[in-house]
Amino acid sequence: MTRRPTKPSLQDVARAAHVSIATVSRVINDTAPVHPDTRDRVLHAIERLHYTPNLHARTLRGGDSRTIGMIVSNLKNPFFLDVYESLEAEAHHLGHEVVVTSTGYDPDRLAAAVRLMISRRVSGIAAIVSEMSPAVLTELTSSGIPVVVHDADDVRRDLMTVQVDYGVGMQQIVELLYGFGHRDFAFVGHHTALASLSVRERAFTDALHRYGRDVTTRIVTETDALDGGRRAAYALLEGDVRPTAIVCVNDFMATGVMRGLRDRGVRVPDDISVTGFDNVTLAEYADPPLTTVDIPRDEIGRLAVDRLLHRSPRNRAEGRERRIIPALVIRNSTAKAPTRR
Amino acid sequence: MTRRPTKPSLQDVARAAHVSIATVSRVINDTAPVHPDTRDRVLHAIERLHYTPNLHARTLRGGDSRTIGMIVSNLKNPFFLDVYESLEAEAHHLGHEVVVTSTGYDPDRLAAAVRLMISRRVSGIAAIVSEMSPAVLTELTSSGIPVVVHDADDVRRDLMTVQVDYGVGMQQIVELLYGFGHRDFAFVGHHTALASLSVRERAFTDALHRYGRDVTTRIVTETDALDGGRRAAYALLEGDVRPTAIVCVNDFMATGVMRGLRDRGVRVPDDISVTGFDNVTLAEYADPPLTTVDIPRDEIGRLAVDRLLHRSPRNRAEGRERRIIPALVIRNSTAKAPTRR
DNA sequence: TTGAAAGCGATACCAC
DNA sequence: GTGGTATCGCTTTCAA
Repeated sequence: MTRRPTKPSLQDVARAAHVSIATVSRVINDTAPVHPDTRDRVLHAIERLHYTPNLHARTLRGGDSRTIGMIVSNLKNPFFLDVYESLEAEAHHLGHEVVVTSTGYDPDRLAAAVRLMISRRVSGIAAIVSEMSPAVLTELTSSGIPVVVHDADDVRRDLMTVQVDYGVGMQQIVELLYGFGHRDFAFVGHHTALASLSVRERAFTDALHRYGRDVTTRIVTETDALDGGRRAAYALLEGDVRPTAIVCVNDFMATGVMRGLRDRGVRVPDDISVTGFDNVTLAEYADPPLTTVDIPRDEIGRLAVDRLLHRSPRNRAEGRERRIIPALVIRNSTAKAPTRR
Repeated sequence: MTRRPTKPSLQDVARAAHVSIATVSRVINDTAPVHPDTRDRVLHAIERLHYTPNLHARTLRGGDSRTIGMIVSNLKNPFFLDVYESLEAEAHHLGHEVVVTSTGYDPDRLAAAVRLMISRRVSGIAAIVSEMSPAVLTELTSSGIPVVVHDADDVRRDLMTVQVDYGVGMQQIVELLYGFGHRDFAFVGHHTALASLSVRERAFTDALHRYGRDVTTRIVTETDALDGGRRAAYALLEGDVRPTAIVCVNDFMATGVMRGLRDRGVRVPDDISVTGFDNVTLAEYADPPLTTVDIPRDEIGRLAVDRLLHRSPRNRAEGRERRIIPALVIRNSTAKAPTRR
């Protein structure tokens, strides 16, 4: 009774209820009037047989899987998880399912993920990744499936995007730090298999260059993880010029950085100021609470789904690109620079 | 050129390569010898048309989706994410994909997730949830799909499980704390929509009852999140009997608890000791680093997949249940109890 | 080595 | 209101 080799199909239900499969289908989808008695018989048969519709058959027939594929770089980073949750909520709201995949910043895994999504005939693909390569981008756009990207280096004309103005965010951070008297900076970024600079890193260097030549910068890249941040901190403390301000690519790594500094007896923010990016919940729970830039993750997820499913920007002028302006959140991980030795 | 209404099928490729669809299928799956020239023509056609196989058709035909469905309670809790990653790694290793869903401890969402997995005709379901209800359990087992559960309250005979001996883990924590002189305990658990006690909570009370009547306990439940832990801490500090030791259901909430205590000027571990459970990375990065019990998440994921896919315990005696013994990890969030007032 | 055709499960159109 | 059937894209005999 427990082990049935194959699951019951419409055919089985039809036989059990002494009706045609067409009628069963009508009952299930409520797509046409069915006699109450017939309807009851069918419902009972469904119950009795534990019938569950085969989604593959349905999709094959209908052509639409009512599923959205989401590809992110690193699910362990709370940022992506938050975007995922908002995206899923919005998708469910519109009667769609979501399938996620994490690539670990690996372009090969990204390519595989894209192909899998296409094979699944998803109704749309949201690529929230930073390791996007031109080749994969081409594969995506030529798939005929609606695609929306976030964080992509190479933003092309034929692409829908949900972009965050990282320039403004970094600008605010640098201003705050510079205003506090910091002149020796460091940036902690994360590895990407691609040679190109990450969007956030470029935003940082651009912002810094806007200030005079009296600043120093050092850039360290590590894995996007707590221990990556910790190692980055170790590395920075070993350099000749010790930074007084460490700007991190995101809150996740910043949390690791602060731990690394604590390990070495460095006080935050008294000795060194640290900033994050994203304003994930973790940032508030770090010790000290992290100064960061708030990125509205829920808006990213929501907008992505809307672009994918509606495809009908009510406002033509709004276009295919949607830009989000982030806001600075000042907490206790930043302070005036210690007097220079 | 970008918008093609329907994706190319085997039929299209066949036409383009001037062969039959059977031949194309053979080329794709390397299932029978094909003349090199023919093979080349087909390959070129595939390339030219951007052909991507339709997974739904394939599954419909073959009956097996080569996908494992994983259902967890709360993806935001790093514990589940770690299990997911190990499960996915093992599944990929065996040529399967993984689809996850998070239920947020909601039995309704669990039921919906189960039905969706069944509709997807997954090759196996791993239910790493604590809100399992008898009804859903029945739906699962009668689906004919291999199922493995973890953390289930109601463990039934006809179920494969990957169980962790939470009793031993909690026992070790209580021993440590009691040995430190703590007599006033508190337990911070998380909400579950079901009335039944969670496995970990019961393990805690059992362990505590093994000691004399000279202990007090108080139990608080909150949402499984950082801010849930924080609120729990607030609540505990407002009680008549202030605990000197707070045992948390997991590291995630413990991290929030410590933040809550800090907010109120309570020092950990000098004033109050705090313990977690799981030994997720976050526990080590908390301040102070958290005393906890190590649960081998990667083993849980790996074992789950093995049970699901192999279904052939090489050792019959090993049976359908696999028990994991956890180990205590002592860090700095625990210390001797302050002298009693 | 290749092709024709059956059939997986569901939907929808066309008769009755 | 109900039944018959073509069809979606693919794998797999069975013939040639």
